[in-house]
Amino acid sequence: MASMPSPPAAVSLYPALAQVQPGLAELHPELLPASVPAGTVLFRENAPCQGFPLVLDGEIKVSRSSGDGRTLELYRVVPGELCLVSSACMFRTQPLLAHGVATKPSSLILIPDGIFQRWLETPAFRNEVLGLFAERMADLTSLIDAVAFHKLDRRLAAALLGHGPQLAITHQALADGLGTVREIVTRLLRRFEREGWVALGREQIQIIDGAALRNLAATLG
Amino acid sequence: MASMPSPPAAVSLYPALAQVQPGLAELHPELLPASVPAGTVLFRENAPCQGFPLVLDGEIKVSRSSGDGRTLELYRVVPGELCLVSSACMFRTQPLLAHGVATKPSSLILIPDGIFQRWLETPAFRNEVLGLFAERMADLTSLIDAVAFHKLDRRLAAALLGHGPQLAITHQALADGLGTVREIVTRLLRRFEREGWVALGREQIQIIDGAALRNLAATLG
DNA sequence: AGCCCTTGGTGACCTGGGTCACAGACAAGG
DNA sequence: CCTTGTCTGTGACCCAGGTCACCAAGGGCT
Repeated sequence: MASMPSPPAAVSLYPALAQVQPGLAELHPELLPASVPAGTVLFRENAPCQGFPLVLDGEIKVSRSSGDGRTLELYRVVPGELCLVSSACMFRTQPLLAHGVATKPSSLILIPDGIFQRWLETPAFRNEVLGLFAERMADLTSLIDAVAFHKLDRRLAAALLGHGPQLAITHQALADGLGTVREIVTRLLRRFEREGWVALGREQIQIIDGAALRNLAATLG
Repeated sequence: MASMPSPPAAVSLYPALAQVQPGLAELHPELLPASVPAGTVLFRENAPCQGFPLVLDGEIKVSRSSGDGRTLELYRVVPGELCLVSSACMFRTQPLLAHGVATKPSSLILIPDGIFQRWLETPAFRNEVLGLFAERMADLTSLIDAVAFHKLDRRLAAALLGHGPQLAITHQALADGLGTVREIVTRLLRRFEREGWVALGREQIQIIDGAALRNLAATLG
């Protein structure tokens, strides 16, 4: 309960907040940043929602799950961003359509609707928010593209890249990100290994031939 | 070129426009509503974009296409709505990620960025826009869900519903909406026919047992 | 040590759906 | 009438990926 990343930190992450009325400092007492451990479920499908989560620190993974065990990651919310899944149920009255989990210890503020509306008076904040919406739409659109048109090996290759040459992750977690099951990920990874593109270990994937992976990830068709 | 649905019509469709400054009437000369015939391609992937299309009349189908022949419909924009795909390339400078075709004779206004920004000063307009964003995100999310987790028969059943008991559409068009190919649609439709759920004719699908279709479309799992 | 739990690896098998290559049906127009 | 193009129906075939049922390897535990 000792004060965590406090409003000033939020402002530095999210410059538009500096200009906003009422300022973060003024409403501090009502809006304590909440700190949650990694793995906390912040919201789930069909839950009512109370406001717009503003992420100060950590990371929120937003994903969607099928009836049976599979899940598919939609995108991640990083510090300085608002989580917009809630918006559909704030602006329209729709149920939430995804669930959010903190992947790291995180802290965030839940901005109530009223305050949010007033903040929107500030052009800078408005642009931030609209820009974020636009970015999310782009993310979702390329995800749709990937899921509808790309084979899994491509998507897996893409998922491996951009995390450095060494990643510590379980096959199950990769499967969850891709919307498939563990066995398939294992299968594909072994194929990659046989090609000499990666080296596998327990919860360890070494990227050996990044170029080949990038190449596969980018194959058009 | 004779004046089509004019600004007053736009206002009645989109009440927030009545309050907006500068009003539609004032900038009329610069912003003639453009009338386009059905089938017009309004924008395509990776094209630069010039503003926010506001649909006055008709319907715009926004879809994404794979490298080869397949396409997948993302959503449709109906009168009174803004087309937001452009937003990603207005707010962030990203390429367009979908293409838009008028499915009917349509008329629309292209709102330039500057005007749009000023209109956002009006809370009613702002809410309209944010609500629309939220709705589109919800649409895209359920599309992702469908594509990733649902079998095609379910999705086809869903696609057939909600257009009255009789629909005039080609199998190819259905396939395009679903991101698959003609043969598969034909196959599934015949299956539906054998079940006695629909009756088929050239460019005609009669829905006979809507309940069964709804049932299939809703099967969880 | 023995135990149990998580992670990884694999083979047998099935199925949805995409590909190819047609052939018949109907419509429109010369 | 015949021609041409669009739409539909279908069978043969293939393959990615999901399901099931295991087993083996590690890595804590007590």
